[in-house]
Amino acid sequence: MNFQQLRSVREAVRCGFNLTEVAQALHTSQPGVSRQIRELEQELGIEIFVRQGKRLTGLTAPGRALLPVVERLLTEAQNLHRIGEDFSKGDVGTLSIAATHSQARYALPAVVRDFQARHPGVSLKLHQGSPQQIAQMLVSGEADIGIATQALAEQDPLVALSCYRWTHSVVVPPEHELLQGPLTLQRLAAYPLITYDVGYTGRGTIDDAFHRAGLNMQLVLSAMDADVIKTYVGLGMGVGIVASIAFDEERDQPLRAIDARHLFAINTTSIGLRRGALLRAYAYDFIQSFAPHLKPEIVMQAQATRASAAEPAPL
Amino acid sequence: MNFQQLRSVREAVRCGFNLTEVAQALHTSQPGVSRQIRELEQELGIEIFVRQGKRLTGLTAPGRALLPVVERLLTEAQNLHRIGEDFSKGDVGTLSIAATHSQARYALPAVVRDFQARHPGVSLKLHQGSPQQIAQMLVSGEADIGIATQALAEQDPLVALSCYRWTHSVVVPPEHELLQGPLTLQRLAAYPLITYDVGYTGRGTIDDAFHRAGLNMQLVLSAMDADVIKTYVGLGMGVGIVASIAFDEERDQPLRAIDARHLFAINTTSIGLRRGALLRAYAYDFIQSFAPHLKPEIVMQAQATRASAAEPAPL
DNA sequence: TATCCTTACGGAATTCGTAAGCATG
DNA sequence: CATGCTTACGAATTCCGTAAGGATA
Repeated sequence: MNFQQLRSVREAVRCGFNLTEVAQALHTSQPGVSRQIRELEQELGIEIFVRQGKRLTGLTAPGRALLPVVERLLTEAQNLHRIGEDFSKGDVGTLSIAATHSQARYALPAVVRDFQARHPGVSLKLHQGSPQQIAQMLVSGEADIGIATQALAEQDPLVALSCYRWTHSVVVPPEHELLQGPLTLQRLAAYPLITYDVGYTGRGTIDDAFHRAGLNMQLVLSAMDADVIKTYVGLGMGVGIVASIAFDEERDQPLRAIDARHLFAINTTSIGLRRGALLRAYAYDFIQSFAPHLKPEIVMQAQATRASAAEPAPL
Repeated sequence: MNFQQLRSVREAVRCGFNLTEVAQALHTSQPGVSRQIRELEQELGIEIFVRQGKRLTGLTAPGRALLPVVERLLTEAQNLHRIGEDFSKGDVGTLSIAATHSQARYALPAVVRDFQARHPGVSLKLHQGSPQQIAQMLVSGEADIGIATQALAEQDPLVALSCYRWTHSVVVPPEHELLQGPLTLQRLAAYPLITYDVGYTGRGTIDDAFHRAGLNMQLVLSAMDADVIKTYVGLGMGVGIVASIAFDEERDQPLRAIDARHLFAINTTSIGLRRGALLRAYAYDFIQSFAPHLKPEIVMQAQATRASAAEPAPL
């Protein structure tokens, strides 16, 4: 048994059982991959993949039992390298962060600037994507740290750790009628609305609030980020609903914001990590700088827990 | 990186950093082992072992951080083979159980008999030893399942699961004075006593009880097992204190037993397992047959937890 | 017929054990 | 001076990629 065999198996699952694709991903030849898999199957005395004729089409029962162990083996192998780098390279390396636009634009800049000052040798890679894409990047190992408001705890191999809570604000042009008197869902529903796309930045809690109040939203435009939303509010196309953190009185002149925390449920921004995947020391420092209560030991402890669903019992 | 390198590192620690011994244990040449270790160190960019001149004398800081990961890798590799065997061999294989004499002699026979009937293809190996030896056999992988009343949860790599509770009985020759009137520690202390060796079968709770009552035991003989104890009680050398389960009214004629559950603390017999080490399906069946409340999923869940002491933080 | 996996084969790289060298207690 | 690790070297094995073969949608 060797790691190349394990990599072949993992990649075969990820590539939808197309060994040609696996070979490209692993920078090797297709017959090589085929061999690796067959040799592992032979050594273990089982068939890992279902074969229809010569094509692989899925995992067998033994294969399903095997897969989580294979994933753990490869994760631990990477952990060894991470430990090696932590001691040999110290504060030099790469940190890959995947975040939604909201986080990257409003929550991260201060943290990133401080981090760069403390760890000048670390090259930061900031990826942007939907919460689903972020989760996918974590699972595949493309990203070390994911930051989003939802969907990070939905996959078994991931853990989510709560960082901070926030609420929405309503954004309107200056001297808008909504600036007079108390803000209610009823009044809001009377205007054309501009807010986040479904799946982004607490859009769920907005929909929920209107739905529960029995009101229909007149959504004229939805966008992935607050900057776009504010731009169209500035054009007079409607009333915006954005994360409070995304509005700055000075920068966003001449728009005005109205606190809407009483209208929509509180949102929680979380950090997502891969279970069992040790991070470089500076990554734990980054996390603590983003959420001071997440001390390295606490984060490691959370990562060390295994998904609650027990491994499928063999046989 | 390959598994032979990892095995060399693990074995080097186990063999007290003597690579000659490691080579014997791994059935290979000494220069081979030396090379494996140096190549791994080179790949990871760190020194794993402290070298005084040419000799290895201990682990470096990176080595200490590495070791638990190496152990997990080798455990998971074995898990792969176990899964393979579970599917390919089914109910054929080996089960290695380490137990104290008390367990092997009194608690296990019925379970073992039933197990053999249910799994005729499984070759059972029953090892006997002190709780410390049992723990050691579990850690080294010599034994799959350990059964003892103490010391199984004292090592990080092990989990202990409570199986059943039991108390002691006092064993006396027929028509002994202690058979008259209520049994008390005070009365017991007046006789020469015969019981288990320190570290065996609840001896601790016996010492505790006398100590707390401010009484001195007149210990004339201590032994590892109840059979020896009962033999000397039969010779009139003293009064015996044994686990209640170890006395059978018929078999142990003409001796008499007096229930002593009110004198000594309750003992708990536990099963000990290696964390993260998947067992063959029949092993989980054995456990459930020994302790019906320990269903396979519960046992697996317990094994999946990692030792509470977090990994030493790198750097 | 195009895609995709397997088999076959030959060259290259790796691996491993033996033998010799050298430092240390 | 015996023990224990390293270096050197040559043989054997393993590994891997190319090329050809065959099955399936």
